[in-house]
Amino acid sequence: MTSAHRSSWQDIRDTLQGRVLDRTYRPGDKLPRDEDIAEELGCARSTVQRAMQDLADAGVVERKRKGGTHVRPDPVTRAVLDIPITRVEVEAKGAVYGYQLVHQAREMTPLSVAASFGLSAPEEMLHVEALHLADQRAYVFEDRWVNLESCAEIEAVDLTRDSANEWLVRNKPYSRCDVRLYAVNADDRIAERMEAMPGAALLVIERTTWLGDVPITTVRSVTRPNYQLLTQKA
Amino acid sequence: MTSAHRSSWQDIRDTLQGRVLDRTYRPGDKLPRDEDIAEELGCARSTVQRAMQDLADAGVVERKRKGGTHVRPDPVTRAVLDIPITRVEVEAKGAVYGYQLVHQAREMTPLSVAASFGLSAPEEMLHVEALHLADQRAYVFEDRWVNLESCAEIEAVDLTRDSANEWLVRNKPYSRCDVRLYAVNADDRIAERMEAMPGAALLVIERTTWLGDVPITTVRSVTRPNYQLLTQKA
DNA sequence: TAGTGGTCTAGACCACTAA
DNA sequence: TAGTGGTCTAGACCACTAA
Repeated sequence: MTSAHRSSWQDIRDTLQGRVLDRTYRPGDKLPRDEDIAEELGCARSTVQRAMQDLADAGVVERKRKGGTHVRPDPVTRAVLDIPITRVEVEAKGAVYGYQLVHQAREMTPLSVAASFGLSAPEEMLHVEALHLADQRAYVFEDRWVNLESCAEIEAVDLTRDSANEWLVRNKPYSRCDVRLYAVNADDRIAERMEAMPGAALLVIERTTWLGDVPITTVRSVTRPNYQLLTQKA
Repeated sequence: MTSAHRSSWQDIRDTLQGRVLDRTYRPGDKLPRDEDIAEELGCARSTVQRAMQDLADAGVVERKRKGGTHVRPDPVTRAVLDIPITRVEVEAKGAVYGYQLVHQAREMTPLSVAASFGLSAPEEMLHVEALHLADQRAYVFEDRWVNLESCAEIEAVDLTRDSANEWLVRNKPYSRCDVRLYAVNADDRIAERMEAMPGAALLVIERTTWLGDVPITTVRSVTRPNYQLLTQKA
């Protein structure tokens, strides 16, 4: 008790989560109705609802109309990753950001790229390869395809100065983004660019974005050796 | 217009997000006050508040008291990963789950493990290595350390039958979980276990959990070749 | 079909912070 | 210190779904 405030929804959430943690409510157990909890804890039902919504979002409980609220029997670890613009990420580490355009051309998409967009046939798109640097050293190698039907304006942009990453983020908001994470062995070309040993294990972050049903861009970001992706908090 | 319902907070959110997408509100722009938006769109202020909360959670806008609501100038890609129990993950793919205990012993933690927990000195913990299988083939190799001060009961569990993963999830809820993702080259030992080529690039998922300030477990899950981690949706 | 969660409203008061 | 977002309340009605 730090004060005489009314209970906030966060107090209610903490109380309920505490009961899950100390096993008053066990995995699979049914919790009382929101209304009963509200009465017990002396707050409005909508305050309990707000707290429960948060616990449900966090994967702690599951709620169903008429079925009630249950402690999740198979808890999942829910990790939230924030992937910023590469420049911002580098600067946040206190390093000097650098950028080099490696390749830019209209090309037919390989099948893998068409597949990321859910297209059945290859299409001509803008293919851009670029290297992001932190303190003069390779940080991320970006292999990107941009849909010219939705982003025709990008052909007028000088990509030797501004990265496609930056331009797209500022000019092409998206409504959907799929992310895919995996590991690859550096081939000779990547190894040279990334100052890595050939065969080194590198983390790849692949992102594909759409506005509505219209593809915008897909990008394969190969990170430097020993790169790690961290989550915020639970 | 599909019906004559009152506007829901999701309608309001979609309307506002639409204005961000079509650049009525541009990156950095200030939006009207909640109250004015409520009046314009014909709903209660709390409905706008609910919609705005969702947009702020999604990283679309930033809100500050007195400062108002602004479209985020540096949008981040926010990815949500659900990491289930390995058995559940394998079964969800329609494969048959299998499990083998490889090693179990009390040992002093290496420095890297002590560091994960924020400990300054090594401590004796339970070290468990196990292999998870999907359709008889290696799926995830799990290298785990369990804090015996918080999880003494685990020494009474027959880990040749039930995986530590499963037992902990069901018996040791946590309040904090750090996740770390990176790539490694398979060493000879891992390569043999994972049926991979030595040097193959493998994705590693490292998780460390606490209850309050008390460490529970840290686990390094080395995934099989070509494993991919996907997000839900944006 | 009855019970439970989901949402909306109007009004009040509070908490933070830009000016 | 005034303006804006954050939250609570009480009551109403709705939407889903287990029984």
